[in-house]
This record gives sequence, C-alpha cells and structure tokens, in this order.
Amino acid sequence: MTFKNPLIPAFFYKFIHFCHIPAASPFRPKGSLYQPILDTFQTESIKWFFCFNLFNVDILGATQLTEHDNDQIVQRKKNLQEIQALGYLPYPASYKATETVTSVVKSHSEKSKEELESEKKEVKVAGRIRAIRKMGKAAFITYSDGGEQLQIYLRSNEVGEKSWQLFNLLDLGDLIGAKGILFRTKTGELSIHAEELDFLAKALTPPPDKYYGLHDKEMRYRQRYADLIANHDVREVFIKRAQIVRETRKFFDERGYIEVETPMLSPLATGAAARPFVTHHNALDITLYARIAPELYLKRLIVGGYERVYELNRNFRNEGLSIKHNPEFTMLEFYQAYSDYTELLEMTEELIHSLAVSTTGKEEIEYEEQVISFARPWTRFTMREAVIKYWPQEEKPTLEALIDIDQLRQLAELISIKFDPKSNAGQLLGLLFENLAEPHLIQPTFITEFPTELSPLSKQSLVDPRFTDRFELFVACMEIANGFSELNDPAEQRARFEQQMKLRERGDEEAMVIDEDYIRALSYGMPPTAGEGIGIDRVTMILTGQRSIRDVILFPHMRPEK
RNA sequence: GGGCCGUUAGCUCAGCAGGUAGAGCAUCUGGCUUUUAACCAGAGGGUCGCUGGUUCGAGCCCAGCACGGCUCACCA
Repeated sequence: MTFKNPLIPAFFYKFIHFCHIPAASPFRPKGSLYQPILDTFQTESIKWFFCFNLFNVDILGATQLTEHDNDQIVQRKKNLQEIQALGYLPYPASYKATETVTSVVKSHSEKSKEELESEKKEVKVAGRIRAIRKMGKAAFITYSDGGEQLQIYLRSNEVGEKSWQLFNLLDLGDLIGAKGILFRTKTGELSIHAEELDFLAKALTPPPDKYYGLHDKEMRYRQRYADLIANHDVREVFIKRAQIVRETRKFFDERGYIEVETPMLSPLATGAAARPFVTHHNALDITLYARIAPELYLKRLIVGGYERVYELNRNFRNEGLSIKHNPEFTMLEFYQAYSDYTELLEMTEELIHSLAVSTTGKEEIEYEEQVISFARPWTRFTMREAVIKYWPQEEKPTLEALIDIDQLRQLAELISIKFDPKSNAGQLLGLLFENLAEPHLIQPTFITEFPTELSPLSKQSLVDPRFTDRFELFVACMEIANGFSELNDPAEQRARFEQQMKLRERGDEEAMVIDEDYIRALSYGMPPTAGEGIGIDRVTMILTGQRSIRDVILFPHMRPEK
C-alpha cells in the first residue's frame, strides 16, 4: 500500500520540527513518545500520513496550558498527555462499535441475569462518561450515548494493564469505548463486564454537575451542547420537535402536496405585516430582504399549476424578542387549489390532533398548569362573537356595533382600551379581540370572520364584504395557525395593496408593500385556493410543555458574549 | 425601549446588622474487587459580573455600566 502525496516533504519538515520542540510548554512531548505508535505502522507512507494526522489533531494545542485554565482543566490536560504516553491516540478517527448504548439497553432490558449469563453476549460500545465509581481494584463507569445510560464494570486483574492505566486517567465527560460481555450485577443493573477500554476523545472542560445539571439559562442557550449533555429532557424536546416536523411533512405528502423551497432572500419583504432584515447583494448591487413570509411565492406556484404546495422553513422578522418570539422562526405554509378556508380549518384540526396524539400519546395534555384537550371538534367563534362572549361588562355590544367605526371607538373608550385615533373599524375590532378574547383562548379555538382591513390577502365573504373568509387557531392564548380563502382577483388585490401603502405612508412600518409581479401572476388566473400558515415552534412549545420559544429552538438568538 | 429581579468555586446553590467567603458535587492524596447522587479519611480551589463612590472596613449600602431572566408594548 502506498500513499502518494506531493505534500509529503512538507509533512516531513513539520515532523522534524515537531520532534524538536523547545521546552516552552510544561507538557512538552518527550522526543520518542510517538515512536512506538509510528513503529506499529509498516510502510513509510502510512507513517508520514499518521505523522500528519498526529500533528493535525493538535497534540500541542490540546495539552498546552493557558492562563485561563483552572485546576480541573490543568488536570485533564495532564491526563490526556499521560493517555498519549500510554500509546493511545489523543483523538482517534473512529471506533468500530457493534452497537450503541441505547440499542444495548433497549434490546437487553428485559433479559434476566441467568439469560445474560448463558448468552455471554460480547458487545463493543462507545459513549460519554457520566459517572465513575472506583472501589480499589474494581470500578464502575456509567456512560451514555446521549440517550440511554449503560454501566461498565472493570476489574484491574481482568481488563489488562493498559486499560486499567487508561481508566485511572479518565475524567467525567471523556468519550470512551468498552468491549466486554453483558451481565447483570448483584443489584440487577445491566452492565458490560469489560475486557478492554478504548480512549476516544478528551473532555478538557468538565461537564456540568452530574446531579443538579445545568440550570443557568444563559449558559444553557449559549452553550446548548453543555445543556444537551447535562439535561436529558432538553434532548427529548428536540427529538419531539423533529418528530413533529417529520409527521407534518408526511401528513402533506400523503395528501398529494409537493414540498417546495422559495426564496429566503427577496427584493420585497411582503406577504405578512412585519419589519424585515435588510441585506445587500454585491454582484447585483441590490437590496435584499430576508423573507418575512413565503406566501406570495407559494401562490405564484398555484398559478403555475402545482395545485397543492407546502413549504416548511424559516421566516425572519426584525422585531422584539420574547418568550413567544424569536427573530427567526419556523413556519409551515400550505396552499390547496379548488378549496376554501373551511376545508383547511378541518384539516388543521386533524393535523394538530394527530400530532398531539402521536407526540404525547394522549388527546389531553398539560400546559402551564392547564389541561388542554385536543378532542375534536374544537370551539369556533367569529371574532365578534368572541368579543361579545368575553366582554367585561353586563351590557354587551351588538354584532352590528362591532363593525361600526364610531361605536367601536366608544366601546374601546368605555372599557379604557387605548387606540390610535387613525385606526379603522377592522383594526379597532382586532384590538378589542386581542385585549378581551385572546387571553381566554386556552382550549383550541378557531376564530373566523376577520375584518377585511386586517386581511389584505384574503377573499371577502360573499355574505358581508366587510369580512373575509379567514380563520385563526388559538391554543394556550397563542396564535398557532392562520388560514384563509385566497384573494385571487388581481384588481381587488391591487386595491388592497394600495390600501396598505396608504397605511405605510401614515407611518405604519409593518403595512404590506405592493408586489407588482404578484398581481401579474394573479392576472394569469389563479384557481380558487385556500392557504394557511402554522407556527411550528409554537406547536412544539405546546406539545412539549415548554413555556418559552427559546426552549424549542436549539440556538435562540442572544446578544453576543462580552 | 419601560418596569421588576438576578450575576458568589468547574457545576448547583448558601451567605449578613457592613468585619477579608461556605456547603454538596467536581478536582487532588490515601483506602476499598458488584457500586449506582457509591462510601470513608484528608487537601487544594474565589478579581463575590465590571467601574467608581460611601465607610476605619463592602460580596452585602449607593451610582453607573455589562450580560441575563421575567414582564409590558409591537409581532407569529
């Protein structure tokens, strides 16, 4: 076997240099330290390759002390140095495990002590050390693959000199491999009776407290890796999130939808009411916006003849952060031709119900000390009905009052809700709804009949054009979904955009921008279509019992450190 | 952006009327061949977020700043 590489002379030079490192570091490698390792390789070429590898894995860097090192890091670097001296690679490239900790635990948890003894099953398994219990010449190591935990039992006289020496240099958090026979201890715990230990990687930074874990929220979000190592339930949340996303895709795939990807960077930030992130494309010398919604692109695809499309991806909104808002969040949007909003409403019920059952196993879940029932059918109110239902006074407004601008102003004043005097009737009704009804919508509730002024992309109701054929779903007082029959009349769409532009001119930064190409697309003829967006982060929050959106986003945005 | 709260050992947290800092885990030394938050004996470890002020003396009181959490407003 030959290893031909024109760079070998360079490696050679590095290697020579490497072997003559001045005594600058307190952990300067001894001159002949690597010779035994190199000697085990027969060919010169492999030797050089290996030499490069050793050099590249930063033996010096990893064990060099810095002024920031505390006593624990110093100790761990020393241990790594000694592990190398024993002949182990400090950061080997792979480990040929026969299975994972989780698979071993899952497949053997039911087996009795006697069964295991007769099977004498040999396994080779890798994991991270979570606990070490040493008793003189024997010891237990608990290690984990992130999922399950497994115990290794070692005896100094059985495991071999080299493995035992390695064991004495191991620290909590290190990654190791163990080979041995599965058995059950006196106390009945499934364990590997170790024949051999392997060293796979060093944890130079100690892991969080093995019992109390990592609580500091700032550190949990900034160093999610440490959070995931320490807190098993955090890991579970993101596994469930993946399950929710997977099943959502399956739900739409099974219904004849195709998944599409539309621009994340676009010359117009439109399709929703929000302030965008702004960036610049150098080659084209144009301003681009991170998308606030894919809506208008998806409907162009409906025009183009894909009758069912969905996109499950990120939206970006340059707005405040809160327990419910992250600057980037995951939105599912889907569009279905020849359907109206009532069909999507039913579908939403079906989708969320099935997600709830598959991720939690039940129709009823606990969230924020409330029991939320996803048993169908869910409550439905028009926006005005909801306002009336939750009106705080004995004397309630009439349906007609709730769409009349003068009466709405009086009503808002009556219950001292502050409003912008320039607000139109639809905006005022929306304001009353948010203030009075939203805080009560704990159980899944559909709100329908949205004012046209609040719905620039929705089709007007045939029975009353002041309202649109639109709904929103609320769960746990959060807006989860927003769906409507899509406005497909290009003339009416232009009028709505112009209405929005007027709001913009009056200083409403979040009002929508006109999209001429979208109107052109509509002019080719868009079939009657219903479309919807569902906030995946919020669905995940509810189904995993998390109060903060930061707990369902792996790397939530924070101010940079220092 | 406003209000409230927080920041102490590697991790989790105590600390008081203002008198130079404590515990558990982790680390180090010794003991222990089926333990499991292993145990027993001993040891080391701190710029008490930063900067200034008050004071004989500040982790503690005051001011400013930084970072974070919660909350209100805008938003999904």
